[in-house]
This record gives sequence, C-alpha cells and structure tokens, in this order.
Amino acid sequence: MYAIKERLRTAAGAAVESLYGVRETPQIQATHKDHSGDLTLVLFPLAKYKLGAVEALGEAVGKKMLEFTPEVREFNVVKGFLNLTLSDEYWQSVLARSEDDDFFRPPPRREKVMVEYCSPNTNKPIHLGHMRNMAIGEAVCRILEAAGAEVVRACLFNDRGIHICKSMLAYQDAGGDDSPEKSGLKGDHLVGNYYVEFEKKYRAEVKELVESGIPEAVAENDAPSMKRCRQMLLDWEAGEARTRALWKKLNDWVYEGFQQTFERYGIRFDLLLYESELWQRGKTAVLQSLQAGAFYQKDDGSVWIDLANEGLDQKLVLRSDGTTVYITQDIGVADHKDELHRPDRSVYVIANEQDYHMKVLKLTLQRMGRKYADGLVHLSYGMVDLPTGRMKSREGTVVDADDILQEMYDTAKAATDELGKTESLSSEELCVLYETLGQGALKYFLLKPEPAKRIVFNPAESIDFKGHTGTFIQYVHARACSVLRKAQGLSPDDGGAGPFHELEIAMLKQLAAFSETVGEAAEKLNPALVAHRVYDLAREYNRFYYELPILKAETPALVARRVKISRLTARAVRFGLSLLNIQAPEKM
RNA sequence: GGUCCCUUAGCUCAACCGGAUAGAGCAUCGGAUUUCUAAUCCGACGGUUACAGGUUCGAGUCCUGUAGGGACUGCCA
Repeated sequence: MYAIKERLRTAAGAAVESLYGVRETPQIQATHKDHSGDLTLVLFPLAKYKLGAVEALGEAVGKKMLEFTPEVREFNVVKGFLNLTLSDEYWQSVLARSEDDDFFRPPPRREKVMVEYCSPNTNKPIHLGHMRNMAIGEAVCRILEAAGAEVVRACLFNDRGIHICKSMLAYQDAGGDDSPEKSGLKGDHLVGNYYVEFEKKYRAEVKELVESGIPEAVAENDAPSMKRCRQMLLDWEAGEARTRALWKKLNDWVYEGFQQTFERYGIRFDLLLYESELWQRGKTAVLQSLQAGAFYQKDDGSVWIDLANEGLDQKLVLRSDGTTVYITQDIGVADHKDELHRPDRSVYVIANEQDYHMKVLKLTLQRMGRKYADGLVHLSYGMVDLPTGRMKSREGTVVDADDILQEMYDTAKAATDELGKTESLSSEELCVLYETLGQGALKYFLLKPEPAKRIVFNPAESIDFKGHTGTFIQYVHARACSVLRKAQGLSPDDGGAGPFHELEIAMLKQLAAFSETVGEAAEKLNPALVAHRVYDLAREYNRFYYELPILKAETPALVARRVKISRLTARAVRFGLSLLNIQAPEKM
C-alpha cells in the first residue's frame, strides 16, 4: 500500500499544481467505511488559498486523477474529501505481486540495533512481569529483523549484590546438601525458595526489634541476618573462596533453570552480560569524566552529576568510599556494549518504574561525551499488576512463569478436548498443539495493549481463547490451511476470474497494508501494532470465508483466485504471529 | 516539592502526521451449520472520549489548568 498511496498523493499534488499553480501535496488515508472508495485525499488544506469551494476543487482534481492515473476507476467528493476507487487492474496487479518474498516486508532499514531485555536477578525465578518484558523484547527484535535491521539480543544478569547474598545465606544456613537433583526442583525455583526463607527470617527479626522499641529503619539495618548479609557481600567482593564457590554453585543452578524457561518461551540471546564481570568498569570511566569536569566531587569524596539544567536533580554516581552504585554499573555496561558491537541504536526494554533512571543514564552518558548515547532508547512498558496491586515476591504474590506456562497448556488442552475435532492428530502433535495454543493466548494477551499501559492480570480468570485473542488468529490459520489442503491439485490459474467481490478487495487491502504496519511497528518499537493488524486481517478472512464460496466458487479461475487469497492469508498470519513469537498451527 | 506515565461503552482494549457518524472483543439478548474447521459469522443493546478552557476549516489526538490512578525522585539493585 506504500507505493500506491505515494503515487496517488504525488499525482494529486501535480494535479493541484497544474490546475491552480500552488504546491500542496494532500494527505492520503483509507476511505471511511461508510463512504464508497478505497483511498481518500484530504483537500481541506487547499481552503487557505481561497481558490473556491473545496467541493469544486475536489471535482476538478478528481477529474484529473481519473484522466491521468490508470489505477483510479472512479471518484466522489464529500466536503473536502476526495474518495478514489481503485480499478480491478490495480487489484489484479497486487495479487500478481503477492507471491514475492518481500510482499509483507517494509523497505529495508540499514541499521544495527542492540536490544537488551529480560535481564533478571539471579536470586529468584522468572515471573509474569518478565514474561511481558520478553514478549515485547523478542517481538521488537523480530519486527526489526523483518524490517531489515541487524539485531543483537542481549540479556544482562543481575548476578551480584545484596539480594543474591540473601538466598546464599539462607542456603548456607539451612540448605545442607540440597540441590535441584535432590529436591526435584528447577534450580531457579530452588534458589528462589531460599530467598523467601531469608526474607521470612529477616522480617521476623525486624518485627522483634521493632517490638522492643527500636525504630523500623534502624531495625531493618541492624537485624542480625542483614548484618551477616552485608558481611557476605564484602567477602564476595574480596573474592573470598568459599563465598565465591557458593555463589557460583547457586547461580549455575539458576542459569540452568532460566535456560529451560527461555527455551520453552522461544527465546535465545546472542549476548549474555554478567554484572559480576562488569560492575567495576564504570568506576574508571566516572573518575576520568570527573577529571574532565563532567562531574563534581563533594568533601566526603562522593562523586555527583548535576542535572538541574535538564530539570532533574543531583545524582550520585560514586559513593564516598569509592564503591559503585547502580548507575555507575550501567555506565560501564553501556560502554561495554558499544565497544563490542557498535550498534546504531541500543534499546533497553525495561519497565516504566525506571523511566527516571533511564533518563538520568542517557543524560549522564551524553555529559560524559559518549556519542553513542544519542542512540540509547528506553522502551518503557507498564507493569503487570494483580487485582490486589503489585506482585511482591516477598509476599508470595508473584505469578511464576513456569506455573503460568503450565496452566496455559492445561487450559488449552481442556478447551481443545472439549471441542473434540482433533482425531487426526497423534499424541505428540497434540502436545505441540496445546503448547502452541496456550502460549499463543498468553503472548497475545501480553502484547495486545500498548506497551506503555499497565496490565492487570487476574489469576482467578483464565486468559481467553475466544474473541480478540491469539487463539482466534491461530484458528484462522488452521482454517485457511484446511482450505489449502483440499485445494491441492486444482488449477492455480486465476486469469479471467472476473471483477473482484468487495470482500475479496477487503482482503487484498488487509494483505497489502501488512508491510506498512510492520514498518511502523519497527519505527515505533511497538509490537501491538502488528498484533492488531494480524487480528484485523484474521477477522476479515472469517467474513470472507463465511460469505463467499472458495472451493465451490462459480468458475475454476475464481476458485484459483480465492485459494490464492487463502494462501496469502495463511502466509500473512503465519508471518505476523511469528513476529510476535507465536506459532501458527495447521490444524486445531 | 520535582520529573514522568495513565484515564475512551458495564469490563478489556482500538482509533494511521489533527480528518468524515469514535470502532472491536467480553458480558447480555436474538439469529446463522444439507456447503470449504461454529475456537466462527450476522444483528441488537451499550459513549458528554475524567473535567474546564484554548489553538483551527476540523480535537479522543496538540496547548494550559483541574481531578483521579500509578511509578520514580536511596551512598538499594
């Protein structure tokens, strides 16, 4: 649709200039559904030249278009809107081009993009919030690739720090020789359980101290478990052998658990970054920039950046004892990423609770003279909340990723079995199907809303399989595939099939609009646009399928054309879902 | 106090650079299968786009203000 829109717009601009001598290229958009036509030129802006009534201008431009633009079959004017109807020859040419490999792809972008997403802490399992992050991150990668960009998928493991020591400490105290093999638990779940154990014990200590009259803030600092935890962090930083060995053992278990979840979810990273290897790198950079005058130092030795000119506050970048803080580490990681891959853009898929932090990071890097900082993009998304509010691991209200994947599988199985139309599938194929449907529903649920909006997930209500869902779209794929299976051996020649039915044109419009949507989604880093497009296309096909005979159409040529539209639909749906990291089943 | 995000039908979400009578799904009610997969389709019901101003041929969309919800603003990560 790119090409025709641009052509008509240019033609209209030329018509306006030849008629009135003014240079004004009108906007073009899809024609409103209640008016006849396919594309509409908006002529209101011509009013400012005082050339006469806009209706008269529309008539004149329309006549020119009809005369000189073969794609236009007829036109009508409503107020300042010039509605154009495209010719059957044009639609025939779309159909002829449709088999091209790049029919659904936008003009290629020449850029290298690094996308960092997921980035979990290694003290507890992945939860539903990460799943939204991964759904968005992976979809953005796939969309960018479809748009011709080179993509590097990066994941940063927050594998060191006080929170890691918490699970280590609890394991050291009560773990004995517990292990994933012995407990039968995935490594990340096992370690997560010890993290919860720590929090329980620690909270009890704090409560006891508070009851003995100590203020809560002091109690939180002075509780014995917390003191030991801080000591453990110091030991870790000093490289103390036993602490390091324990750290490595638990983290390796966690990584193995994460890997299983990533695989099941259909995700693989190109670049794994470990905070434990990079956390000190930012310090040198900060000290250099301090000398260069980008930062200032207080009397106690701490280093700060003043962002008052940008409407923000002062921000600490190095502690008085010379140790690093979160943003120091991020500076180091950013340098590291740039050095490794020199991406044109570096996208951070991180929840909107870090909007402020990411703003500070970008400004700080710019202040430090990092040219690559201009290419930093924070892809911010809303959190996944429960009806009761935020998920809190401490309170045990997190929705675990592995649990929800299993629940989706079970729900898909129950729904499929109830319908009972899968006799032709083997038990292996059925397992794949349940997984495909369960994840399709889940991922679509996570990707459908605009990333910026927060999502409320109610564990008591299962995610829908009907209506505006992933399942609906998958169903259309299965339906179209069924038609294609039955069409094998029929003549593929769609020549002379006669004028297009309006429902055929509606389908062709959806198919032709696809590449434009992918381009826009890549531009805006917004998978929801693809999600909506593929749904609209699926809905249109259901109408087409219901209203028109395909295999029993009047003539062989017409059968061939409608089969071709079905094949295109299946291809578009498969492609669109693949951009969302969702599988398209051939039967369901 | 400061920075930012969100608010559209009972519920969950759309609305392409500002464009025509704001559209879908769920729920409710009614209809469609001798025919290519009914996880579907068609219809009905449902709106002062939180509120008040402003900009203009035209505002859900842009600007200002107000209200409500949320996040951040730690020598935690």
